[in-house]
Amino acid sequence: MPRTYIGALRGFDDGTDVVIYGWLQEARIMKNVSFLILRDNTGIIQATFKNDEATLETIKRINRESIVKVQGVINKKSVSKSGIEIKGTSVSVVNEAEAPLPLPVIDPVQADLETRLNSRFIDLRKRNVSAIFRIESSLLWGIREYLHGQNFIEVHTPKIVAAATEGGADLFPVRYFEKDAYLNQSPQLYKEVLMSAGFDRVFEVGPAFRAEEHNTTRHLNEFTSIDIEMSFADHNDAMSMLENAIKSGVENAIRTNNDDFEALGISISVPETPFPRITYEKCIELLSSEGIDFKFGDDFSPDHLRMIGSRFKGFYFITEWPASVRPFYTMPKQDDPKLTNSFDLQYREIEVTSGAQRVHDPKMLVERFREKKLDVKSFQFYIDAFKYGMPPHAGWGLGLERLTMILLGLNNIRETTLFPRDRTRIVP
RNA sequence: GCCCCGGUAGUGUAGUGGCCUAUCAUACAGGCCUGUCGAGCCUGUGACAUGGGUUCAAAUCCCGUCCGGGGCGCCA
Repeated sequence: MPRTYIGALRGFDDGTDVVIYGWLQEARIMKNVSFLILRDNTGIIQATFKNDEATLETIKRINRESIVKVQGVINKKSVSKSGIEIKGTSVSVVNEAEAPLPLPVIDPVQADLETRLNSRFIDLRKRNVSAIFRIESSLLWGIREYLHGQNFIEVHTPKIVAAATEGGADLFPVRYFEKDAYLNQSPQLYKEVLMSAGFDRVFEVGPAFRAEEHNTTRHLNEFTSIDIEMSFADHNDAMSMLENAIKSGVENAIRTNNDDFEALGISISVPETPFPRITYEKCIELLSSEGIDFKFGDDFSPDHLRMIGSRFKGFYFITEWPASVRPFYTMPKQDDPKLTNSFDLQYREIEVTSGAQRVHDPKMLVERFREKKLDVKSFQFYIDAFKYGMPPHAGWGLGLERLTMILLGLNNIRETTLFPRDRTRIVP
């Protein structure tokens, strides 16, 4: 007999014979009858057994979280709370679990995040933990769908590279045979080169590596970056692409992940577009109206951003950042080159996306390299792409884990990462 | 990189110098219970991160080490 998913049982008639496989979440053994609570990826079901001697012996020996096979008959007139159960005819252990568990799956005690991450495979068995990753998947799917609809193609650029993207951030060195190489911190240079190649619109979903020794609840040393680059476009085009992509992601999650939001005990709504925009200089005014002295050319601290963010319901763009705090490839503002055609997408104090119109004139690019005191030679492959017909272009990079974190109201980015890499953690 | 904080059974905790052969919950083991559903009841097993020091006396105070949490900087 083929396996039936637990979530599909309601679709069958009362009295149907079925075989189900699952993790034994709990066994409640009474004098005359036993209840086995089984869980698979699709749901939870109770199987009941009359306590004949052989069955009782089997059931007593099964540890929690063992994989078991139950054969039985669907009972839709059950007095159980769910109204449906399996009247078991046979039960067997497919693969035994050791006891006690390193981490409780259903106990009321809440394990620390560190303990949970050390036994992540068990942690993820919890409905409210796996829900995060189902929603994350749906968010990404909705974003992909939108970008495909806008004629973007999905690309994959190298993660082992010879040179830094922006010169600033710390890179993880790797040995590449007889050469020194690094793990890429961003696909920035490659996606721009693809604009010169004529692809017009590309996006990439992939890992980005930062060797920064940060120690916060919103940083990872390896995270998933959703990057786009589009030709014959400016920062405004990129911003509207971003808000619509996020909207599409949220819509998709709301449409398909009802049970997961329920498991998390939250509900979210589709953000209204367009997202509000505030310039960097307006932010300074805002801060100074609150008595905060802020120097033009500095970056905002989390406290500043909390203050600015309190003026907005959810997402908001901060635009026209000074050139001093943006990377070399950022296009200066035409009538005021101290500023740039750049933006960050913020959600309260959290930066979710960073983007801009890019410099496309090779002479201006080289000039910007000099200003930032970067070695032109190590970026030669990149600069070459600008010499032979580079269209004007713009793009952004969106942190998937951060997006999921802020949408779900979670307080630690490790919650939205299956196996997070942080300052000290590389296992599991 | 800088600053603050913490490590007690499988898990989560109580404990601030003697009342600690260390509290409670849950897990685990055994038993009881005619349908449970956060099952209930009884019994039992199980821990002071590590090395040194102070003291008549250390889970508790001091120092080192290891491990972890948080904030800042930087960024997605």
